Order: sequence, then C-alpha cells, then structure tokens
Amino acid sequence: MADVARELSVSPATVSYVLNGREGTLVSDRTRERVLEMAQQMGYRPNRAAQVLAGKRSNVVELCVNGFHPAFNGQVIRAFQNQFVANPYQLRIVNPDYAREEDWPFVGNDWPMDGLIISDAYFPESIVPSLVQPDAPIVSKLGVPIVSTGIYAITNIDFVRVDLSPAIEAALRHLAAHGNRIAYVSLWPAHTESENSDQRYPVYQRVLREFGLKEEMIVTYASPAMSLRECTRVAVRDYIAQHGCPDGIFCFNDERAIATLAALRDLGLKVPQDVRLIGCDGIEETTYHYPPISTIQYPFDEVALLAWDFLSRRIEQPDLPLQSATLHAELVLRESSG
Amino acid sequence: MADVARELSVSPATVSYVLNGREGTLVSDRTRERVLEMAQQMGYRPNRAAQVLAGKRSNVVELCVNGFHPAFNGQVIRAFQNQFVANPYQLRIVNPDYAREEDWPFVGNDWPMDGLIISDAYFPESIVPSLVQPDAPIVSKLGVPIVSTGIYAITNIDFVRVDLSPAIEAALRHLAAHGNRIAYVSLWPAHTESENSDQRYPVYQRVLREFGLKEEMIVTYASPAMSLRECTRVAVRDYIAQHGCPDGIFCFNDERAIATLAALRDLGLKVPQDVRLIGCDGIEETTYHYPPISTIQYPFDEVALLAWDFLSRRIEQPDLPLQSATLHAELVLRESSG
DNA sequence: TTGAAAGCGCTAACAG
DNA sequence: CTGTTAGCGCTTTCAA
Repeated sequence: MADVARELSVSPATVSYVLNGREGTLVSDRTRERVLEMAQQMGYRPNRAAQVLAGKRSNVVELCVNGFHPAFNGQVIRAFQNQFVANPYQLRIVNPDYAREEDWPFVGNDWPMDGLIISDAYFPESIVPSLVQPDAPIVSKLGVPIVSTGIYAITNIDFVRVDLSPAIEAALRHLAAHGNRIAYVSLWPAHTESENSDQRYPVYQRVLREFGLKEEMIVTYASPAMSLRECTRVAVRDYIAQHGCPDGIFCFNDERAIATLAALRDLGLKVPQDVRLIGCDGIEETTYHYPPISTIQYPFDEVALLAWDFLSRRIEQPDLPLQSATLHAELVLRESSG
Repeated sequence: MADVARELSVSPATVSYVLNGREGTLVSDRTRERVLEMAQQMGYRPNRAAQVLAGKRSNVVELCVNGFHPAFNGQVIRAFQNQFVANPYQLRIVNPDYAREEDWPFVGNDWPMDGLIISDAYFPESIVPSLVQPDAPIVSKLGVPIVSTGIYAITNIDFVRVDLSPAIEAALRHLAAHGNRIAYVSLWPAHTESENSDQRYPVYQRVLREFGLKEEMIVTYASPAMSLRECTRVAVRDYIAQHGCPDGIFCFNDERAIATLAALRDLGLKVPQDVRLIGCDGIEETTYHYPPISTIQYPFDEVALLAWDFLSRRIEQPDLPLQSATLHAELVLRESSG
C-alpha cells in the first residue's frame, strides 16, 4: 500500500480510502482511478491480518461442525455455503474434532471472525457452553456473536433448533404398527442417554412403552480402527446373529441405517419384507440405496437461511433481543419401511 | 498481554518471551511461572493477527479442495486431517468453488498461512497456474510454498501425483473381455476432453480402439437445479432408453457410478448380469451399495502423508530441489463388475 | 535477567 | 480533496 502511494506520490491514507471504497466523493475521481489502476498493476493485495488489527471487520463467519466427512455435515456445509455466495462474508469451516485439547474451549481457531455458527453443538460436552457468558448470553466470550443450530442447539443464545420428535414418533408408530420387535440402532446404551445427548431415545422409549413392547438397543460404539459404518455393520450383524431379527429397526442416523442395510443384506434378510428400516437425517445417499431408505428429513436449507439471518442481524445490532426458531424435521417414507 | 505485564509489573516483552516458550533461560523460572499463571487466570489469548503482523509464523496450512460435499473430497480432507493431529500446524480447508470471482486467483482466502496444499487442481482453469511463478516455481506468488496433489497435480512445483491410467486400463480390459459395448459415463463430450482435463478418456479411447469397439459416451452435464447424482441418474436412464444397454459401463467417478447403479435399477436392469459396472475413486460408500461397486482406489492416506512431508520440509528449507512422487491407484474388483 | 522501542500493514480521526 | 499521525497487539533487536 505504501508502495502504491509512493509510486503515485499520494499518501497511504488516500490509497486506503479508495481501496476501501468509502462512499461520498472523499477522493477525486482522477486520483481514485490512478490508485485503482496502480494497485491492480502492482498486484496489491490487502494484508488481512493488518486490516483486522487496525480495527476493520474480518468479514469472516465461522461454521463449526464436528467432522467433515459424514454425509450429514457435508450437507450442512453445502447449505451454508449457498447462503454465502454473493455475500460479502466468507464462510470458514472449522472442525473441533481435530482441535488440540489445549485450545479448548476455543476449538483451536482464534483467527479473526465476525461471528460463529455452531451446528449441532455436540462436542466434548463442555466446549460450547463455556463459550457462552452466563450473564451476557448474546455476545460470547469470543467477543463475537454465536448462533447455535441443529438438534443439539444451545438455547440461551440465538438459535435455530430442529425438532425431530414428532417425526421420530411417527416413524416408530409406523414400525410398531407392523411388528412387535422394534430395535433402535443407537450410539450408546440406554443408561448413558441423557435428554441432552439424544433427542431420539426418549421418544423411542415412550412409544415402545405405549405399545407395550420391549426395548431393543443395538449399540454401535465407534472404534478408532474401523469406520463408523464398519462398526455399525458388524454390531448389527452380531446382534441379529445372537438375538434373531427384529421386525423394525430405527437408526440414530442415516449413516447407521446404510450400514444396517448392508448388515441385513450380509445376513440374507430382505428389507422391507423381513424387517422394516428407517433412518434419520435425510442425507441424499438414502435415495440411492436399494431399497431407498426411509428417513427423517433434516431441513438443511432452512436452517442455514435462518441462522445466517439471525447472525447477520446480530452482527449489525448486538443488542437485539434473543432470536430463535424451531423447525420440524419431516418423516419421509420410502420402500425400506414397507 | 500488556494487561498481564502491567498486573505483574514486568514488561510486555517478558510476557512475550515466556508465552512463546523461547528456549534457554532467558527468563527466570519464578517470573516465568508468575506470568504463566497470571495469563491463565486472566484468560489471555494471543491475537493471531497481531502475531502474524509482527512476523511470526501463522502455523496454518491451507488445503484447497473443490467442494466439501462430494464423498471424494470428504475422504481427502479426512486423510489430511489425520496428518495434522498432534502437529503444531492447523489445517484450514478452503473451497474455491465458492470464492468470489474478484478474489481469483487467490481463491478468496488471503488469511495468513505458511503453506498451501492444492488437491486436484481442477478449478476454473486458470487459478492454480497463475499462482505459480514461472521463473521461481518453488515459492508461489502467495509468498508461501505450494504442494500440488492428486490426479490433476501441477508438476512444476512440489507434487504428489496419482496415476490412474494402469488401473483404468485394467478396468476397461476387464469390461472389454466380457462384452462389446463399453460405455463411459463422463463429464463432458469427447471433443471437450484435453489431456489436462481427464486422465481417463485417453485410456478409454485407446483400449476401445485396441479391441475394435465403438466409443459410447454418456455425458452427464451438471445442472444448477439438480444434484450431480440426479443429473447422472437421468442422463444414464435417458441414454439407455434411447440406445439400449451397454455390456459394461466405466464411470468417471464413484458418485457417477452410484447414480448409474440407481439408473440401471430404475430400468429393471441387473448388475452385473445385464451390465457390468466400474467406478473410480474408491470412496467408502461403494462397499455399501448392492451390489458392491468395483472401483479404482485412490490412495488417500499416502497422498496426504507425502504431501505434508513435502510441504513441511519445504517450509523449513525453501530452496530444496523439487520434490515429487507418483502413486498408482489400484483396481478393486467387486460384484458389480462380475 | 529484564525493559525500551521500533515496526509489521493498515485504518480512521483530524488537520490542512 | 489530501496528508499527517496515532495506534491495533505482538515480536524482536538492542541496551541496561
């Protein structure tokens, strides 16, 4: 910038003015033009670190998801990115799974940002709550506003929550109407579940009780050696080998439903004839399997739209009252559930 | 930092020393201890922008991939992230697809970084080459070293290239051994292909010529309204409705193979009985479909390992001679190819 | 063993 | 309309 200024014998401030496109005719058209041209020619690029240090906005919004690979987060990210095309802000994706412990609760990323979106705050318990100031909930300890989204949304800051319960209930009623053994392919054994950690289990428990059925949990521990899908495939195969086959299976998510489908195929069982299957999340892949997998559709686009809406408003007006919305996921029945 | 210093009545420099963990006993143990404790207590967090501005390394390495969602890049990202656990560097993922045009060729991200890894430099043509200085190829115009990886690696900077050709040839020979109509589900029509844009087509062309077979291209244009998979599914369905069914289909990638499998199912065709199918990339999902899809396995982990190896070495020693490696993808035959 | 001071590249008063 | 100047938070000589 100084170079450009020197070359043109104007002051750096003038260059800064035109490059920042300050409105009003602070700078004469001729000067502006010359500066622009020279900057272009000299390949000037702003130093963002310096800009931020000098008090400028970073124009970065961070999206925090846990894991890039799982299809669910892929769709979350894609939906958010679509909000950010033709938008002055950049979206920066971070994945706290890989953050170094010593960086918690700041998820290992303290580069400048103007706001933070946390999708499914389902991280090593403590991270997110510790970012939120109990007394001044709107602006976080990071100094920027946070919007929390998803099933595990935190609800004392701006949030977009997705409620799965009605859809899960419908799914389980559907299964219960067609059989007596309804299993749940879950993350943890029942006794580990807390309201906070799984929206699904309480519904499962309630519906099964209502129908007078016995709970059957198929627990799929993750293992470092195997992928999530492999673990699930093995767990389901083992369970059925030992206990026989349920009439219906509801899975914690589509990843597990896909693995479950493979496990059933491994055992020569037919879906939906021998066993009905329903997943959860609504990732695109479910429509490409055979049979197409019934699922509970997470409203990716609506969440992204609302979250960005809340956040951008909050960035402009930090003392707005709490903004919130609750969306409802929808049961999509396909062949796998008969 | 100044606050911490003031609180302890030491100079900011002292605080900086201990916080940067400079070796040698520059600072007395007692002072060090007090500083550490006070910093902790006051919740001190370094301002990375300021650190960088003052000349410190950012400890950030950027990984540039095109698109988060597609399963292929998901596996690329995961493989790289595994290199970066327990590594002082942070990995920052960027996706130039969503970069604003005016930011090219800097892919919309000019936050500080110490190095750049470009995975499959398959972006709007110009981006990557324009980052490389023709005269001083090792260090890029960005001022940091670049390592290029993947099928479309640029080979005048440090690179890890993946050669698909032998595996593709094996795949096509396998198909050609079992039928006369071998189709290629491609991105573009044949006349668009250039050596640089598709490693696969030249092999397809060569093998088909050798067997005296006629080329059949099934072109799957992407459309903004439909997902890649949907587009492919429709394109394959239409093609077969019009031209009848080939004996073997080789797909540009697994995404397309999965969609092709769905299309074949839509038409009531059996794989591999009616038509043999082989994909490319080796994404995990291929093992979960029915039938499991034959594919060409991209060496995700090896690429990540070597790329990081090259880059970290280059960061330390900028004037090392060119580093390079070529890996070979491997054909994995599963049920879909008979 | 510690402190003072310059400067990284930029922005935003303020003065002219 | 344009230039001067004081920082932003930190690192790093250099001097004490």
